[in-house]
Amino acid sequence: MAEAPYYVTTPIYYVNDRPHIGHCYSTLIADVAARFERLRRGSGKDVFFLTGTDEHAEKVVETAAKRDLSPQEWATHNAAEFRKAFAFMGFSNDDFVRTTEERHKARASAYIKKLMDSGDIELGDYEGWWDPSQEEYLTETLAKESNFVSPVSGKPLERRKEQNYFFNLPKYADRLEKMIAGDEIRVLPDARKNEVLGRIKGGLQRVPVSRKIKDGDADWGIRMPGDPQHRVYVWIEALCNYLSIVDNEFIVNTAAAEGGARRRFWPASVHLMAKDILWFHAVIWPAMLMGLGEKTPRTVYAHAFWVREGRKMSKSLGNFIEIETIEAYAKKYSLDAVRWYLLTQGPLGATDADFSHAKFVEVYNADLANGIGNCASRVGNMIEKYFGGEVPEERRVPIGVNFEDIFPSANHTQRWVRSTLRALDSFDLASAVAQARFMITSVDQFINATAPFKVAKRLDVDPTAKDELSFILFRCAEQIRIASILLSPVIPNRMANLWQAWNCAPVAGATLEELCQFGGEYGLKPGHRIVKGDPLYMRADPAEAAPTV
RNA sequence: UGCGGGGUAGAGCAGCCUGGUAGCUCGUCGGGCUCAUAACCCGGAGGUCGUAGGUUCAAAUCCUACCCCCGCUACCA
Repeated sequence: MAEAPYYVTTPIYYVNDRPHIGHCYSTLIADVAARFERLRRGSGKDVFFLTGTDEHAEKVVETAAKRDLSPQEWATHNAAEFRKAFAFMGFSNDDFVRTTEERHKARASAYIKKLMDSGDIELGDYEGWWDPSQEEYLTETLAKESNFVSPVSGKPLERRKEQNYFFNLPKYADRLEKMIAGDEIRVLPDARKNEVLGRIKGGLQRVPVSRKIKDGDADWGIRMPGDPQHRVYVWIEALCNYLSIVDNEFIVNTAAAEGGARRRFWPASVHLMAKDILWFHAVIWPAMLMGLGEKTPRTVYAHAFWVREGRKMSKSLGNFIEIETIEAYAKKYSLDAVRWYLLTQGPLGATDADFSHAKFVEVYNADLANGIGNCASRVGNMIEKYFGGEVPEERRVPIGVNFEDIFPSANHTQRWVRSTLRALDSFDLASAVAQARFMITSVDQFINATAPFKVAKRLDVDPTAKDELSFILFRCAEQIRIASILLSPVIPNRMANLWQAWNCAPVAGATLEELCQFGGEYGLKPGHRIVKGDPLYMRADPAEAAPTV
């Protein structure tokens, strides 16, 4: 039952930006998905997770000049900032693409050429209102509405006419509509799918894919093949990264190309992004791929935005949550806490989500400190206390009361594991993660219902007490072990701590289902040493102010 | 104007596709427990599910109209 390889991408980020919560969030989702897939397969061999930076914008040239750097130097400097931020977040990307790299440029250029050869890209005239400050054309209506000045900078718009290359998007309208409607290209969440279908029905226009090179322009970007007077529009070029980095048709001599072994990762399993750039990924990119004779991505997932304390984040308000703030939270509450909060409370759906300090502390306490952390603590403690830190043998005894509903057992844990896997198939990460939380709550309920600490008090006088206690605690520990595996893609660090204390780190090479078998080959064994260990997540004081940078 | 999303207990959300006990987290009130990180468990109060119609034995869920908020249309994930 060879599963198809798994390939997840994030957008490549505009290299002029400072890393902020948006970049971290999109990449986190990809990271969690990739970690789940590696776990599911018991190996990372067939999983590929790509992120990177988009570097060829004209603004990069400007900003670099202001800093007395070459564009390449500036891009390199800032790309390193992204790498650093992502390393801090614990992201497990398999590669990091920069669009200024030869391995990307050569192949992107080849794709454009192929589309030119086939006639999907052709030279045409374009006339419109040019906003010099944004370097983009505005639509006629928008130009009129803004009184022919730039809505951003207030500078007057220029009437410009130029020759550009156009991609014949309308040619693919019908095919796109069918594929998206039929989920051959799955656009998620559903709300976004409707939106995209609506827009396609409204009619598609050809897409300008080039920019004329002006005198004095820096040599920045990729030239249109066969026409050095034009360069490839950055957006179009950037999209190509998803394919260029796994492509071996135009092999460039880099170690990362792995001798072409990455070709098998195409088509991408999931392209992840925020809702603002869905159109490019769900419509233009798949159409380009059709033109290239390539398979289209299986899923295109567009999440919504973060807002901060109820207010929209913007540069003018200066309230972006930048990487420094995230680091401050991580320092105070642990990186796991940040990852947990972002993933479980984030805008995975169609509506924006709020990053608020109060909510952060609430979720941290409820889920991590009082939930997972405390539950592991009480079970670890009892095993240490009543069994000298050795996992007891699971003696089958009637425990007197009917607890079937909350009984940690193979049947029950298997159900949760399956729910998790099902949720992952539909890319419902929130639900996937929730399953493990239910398992923890269920252990808490079970402990309260069976009261092992009371049974312990009968140990001296009741010969059956020991078996009863073994029975209860083994089951609690085993269910927590399984939950910890399901939680590890989101909170890898503290789950690793738990595995260390409990001496039960998942064996490399075993699949998720094998690892999660209750009392199975990889389960806790009698005599297995457990120490209670340090608390995983210390309870936070809600009254304390938000950490500052 | 159009297209899309949203309007569900004090707050934040799920449920709506595949009609039939309105669920989750936090807060609040009461009880239990004492193994645990003043944690955990049980129960209560609190909702005319935006408004008005319609379909149906039955609607938060389907249909129609309308109202309000948001996005496409500010910088960005």
